[in-house]
Amino acid sequence: MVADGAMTGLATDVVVFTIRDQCLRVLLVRRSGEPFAGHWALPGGMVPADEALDDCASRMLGEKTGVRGVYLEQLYSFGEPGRDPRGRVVSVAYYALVPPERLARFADGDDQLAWMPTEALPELAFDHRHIVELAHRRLAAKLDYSNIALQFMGERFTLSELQSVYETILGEPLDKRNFRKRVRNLPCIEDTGEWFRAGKHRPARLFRVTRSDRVEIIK
Amino acid sequence: MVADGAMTGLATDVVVFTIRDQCLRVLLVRRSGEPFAGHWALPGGMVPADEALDDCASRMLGEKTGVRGVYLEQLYSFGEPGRDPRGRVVSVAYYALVPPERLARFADGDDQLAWMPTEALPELAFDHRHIVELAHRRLAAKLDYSNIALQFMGERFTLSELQSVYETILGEPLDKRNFRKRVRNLPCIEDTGEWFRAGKHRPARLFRVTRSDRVEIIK
DNA sequence: GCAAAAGTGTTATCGATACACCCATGC
DNA sequence: GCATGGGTGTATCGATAACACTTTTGC
Repeated sequence: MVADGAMTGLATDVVVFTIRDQCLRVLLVRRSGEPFAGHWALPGGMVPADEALDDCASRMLGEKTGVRGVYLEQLYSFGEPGRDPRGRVVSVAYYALVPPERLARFADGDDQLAWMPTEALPELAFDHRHIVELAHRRLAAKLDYSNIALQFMGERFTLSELQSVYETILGEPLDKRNFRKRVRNLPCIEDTGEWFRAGKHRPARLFRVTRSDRVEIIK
Repeated sequence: MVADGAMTGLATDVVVFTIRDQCLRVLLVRRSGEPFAGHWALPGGMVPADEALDDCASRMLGEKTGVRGVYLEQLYSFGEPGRDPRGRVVSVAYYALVPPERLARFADGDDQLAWMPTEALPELAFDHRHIVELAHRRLAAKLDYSNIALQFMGERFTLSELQSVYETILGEPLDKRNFRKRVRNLPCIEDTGEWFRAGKHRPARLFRVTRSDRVEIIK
């Protein structure tokens, strides 16, 4: 192992985003132990010495949501001495995007887990509120120059649904025609030829994401 | 302190950029001890338990260059088990930008330190080459949507010097008239009214950065 | 007077924005 | 037939990109 007094606790915390009811929501876990017992916190935990950071974040996401293979990106590392009252713990924060359909019957009925709207978060443990805010800003910024929003979409989706995702994250309405113009000639989106009927109005075209679900820089 | 086996070494490494001879250069340190003894590496080291990550990076920058108060930004954290043969060490990488005039008579004559062009790096210790490449990409990306390049400029500078900084980092020539149009109406740049005479040609106007040396998002 | 870098405007093109009405369906 | 959300096109504006010659100085 390594010399001198630079031994510290190493953790990852994951800001897991989804969208439900026109709300951008974050997965929170109620803490059972001290410190901050009873407070809501991000899912996370200590990183075992033989596990890569990405793998650890991915595993924690899987343990809490049952979901694997979704978009996951390192956000920032937080290491203020004093951010954890037990001693020096560096948290490598990640954020993840999960399409709501992949959360079907999971994480409900468990009162230790909650999907809370980013606009109405309770008091969070540690510096987790700050982490959530940073993640939200990063996500919103990426909407402008990448196709990252597709990570929230399921197998098939309508353009109105996609627009709603943008509006929810950005917190502002977008022009329908301009939005569709922009998005229809993206190479990563494809018309399935199928139609979605819902309610008493005209059916909507269904689209799908082509091939890779890679996040690409556009523009 | 913190429970269980998640104890690891915590380090910071800093990619210190400067520009000299139309080259983007990185500060490297020759390693004396194992592992990678004799190899070139980024300046860095273990983070004491009571020091913030930013402070540690800033201190390491200061120790090697004598420079303080320059632009410094967290880049990414690297934690592959196996990236350090001694055991698990997580490195929180930073990058810093130093105007060449602030390096006047420092870091020369010391054959354990070198400012190497990013285009001709020797073999580096650990995953440091990867870190340098990531930092370079981040820096180049930020040229497009921020005024970060001003961090390389001294007290007063000509527009040709500034353009040269852009061209050096991007690795491609820019149109002089378009460049000046863009940059002349930035609020953060100001004509000093002074002139710079060098060689047998027309003198150049000298500019300065106004007020804050904050990096701002532009466009 | 010549070499060397500083300085300067116009035009064309592209992308972004603003904006309002008809369409298909369920009830 | 009416309420609901789905779907479409054009005109304007501003930003970007391409492009070449004159000016000032030192020698």
